[in-house]
Amino acid sequence: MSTAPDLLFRTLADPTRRAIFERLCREGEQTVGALTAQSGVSQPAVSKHLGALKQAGLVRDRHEGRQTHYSAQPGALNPLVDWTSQMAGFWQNRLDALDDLLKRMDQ
Amino acid sequence: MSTAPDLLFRTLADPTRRAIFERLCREGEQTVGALTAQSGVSQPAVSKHLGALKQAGLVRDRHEGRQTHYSAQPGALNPLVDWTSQMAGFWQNRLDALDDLLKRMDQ
DNA sequence: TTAATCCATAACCTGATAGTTATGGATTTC
DNA sequence: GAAATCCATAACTATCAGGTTATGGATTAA
Repeated sequence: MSTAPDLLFRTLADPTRRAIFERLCREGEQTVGALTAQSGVSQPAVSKHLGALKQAGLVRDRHEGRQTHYSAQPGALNPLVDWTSQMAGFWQNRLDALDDLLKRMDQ
Repeated sequence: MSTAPDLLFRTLADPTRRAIFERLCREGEQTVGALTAQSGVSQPAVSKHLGALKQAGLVRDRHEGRQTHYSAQPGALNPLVDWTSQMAGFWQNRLDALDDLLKRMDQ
């Protein structure tokens, strides 16, 4: 089940891809052309990144005539949030255990 | 300053490296040998991963005789938490804006 | 002192991937 | 219908990163 964060981390690791996702989060739905215009890479590169983002469930696409609109998919980041809080939780648990141990030694 | 999540995402994108970090979070401080024993890769590979994790601020090392103990560094995940909540925040803002717009149209 | 253990670094190999150009299908515009 | 626009896919290239083996320095054990 820990396979969910894996795809998310891999997908968001690339800077230009993450920049595209960030822009969709900030400004909402965008066409491929609009995203390409300020991405610094070619249109096919953007299309590939969008494909990767879509496969990771981070974006949705909507076809309208000859253009495709992409939008960030809310909730797709949830496994990431879960993972981080889980890691923080483990750390907290060990702190608590240490605390207990010290208390027992103190008596 | 948005360079902080970049290193974190890149560092955590690799599965075996993330597994090492997870184990340090779950079980606390470990020697390189212990980490190697269940990593499925060679000791030099583990050392390199630990170096990457250290450079990202995700782990600390402590030398004791001829062995090195590594431990997860709490708080190193904070930029990740910030980034995700920021993305979620953007999305929420746009929802609010849409809500406002609909309310204004309704009148 | 010698031998063995632990770890880090170097050197090298290989596969994955992000980038490119070329192309074509679908749609709109003239 | 013809031309132009938008986007996706194919094919190729080059870079990078994760893996390996080899090695050596530092420390502990015999």
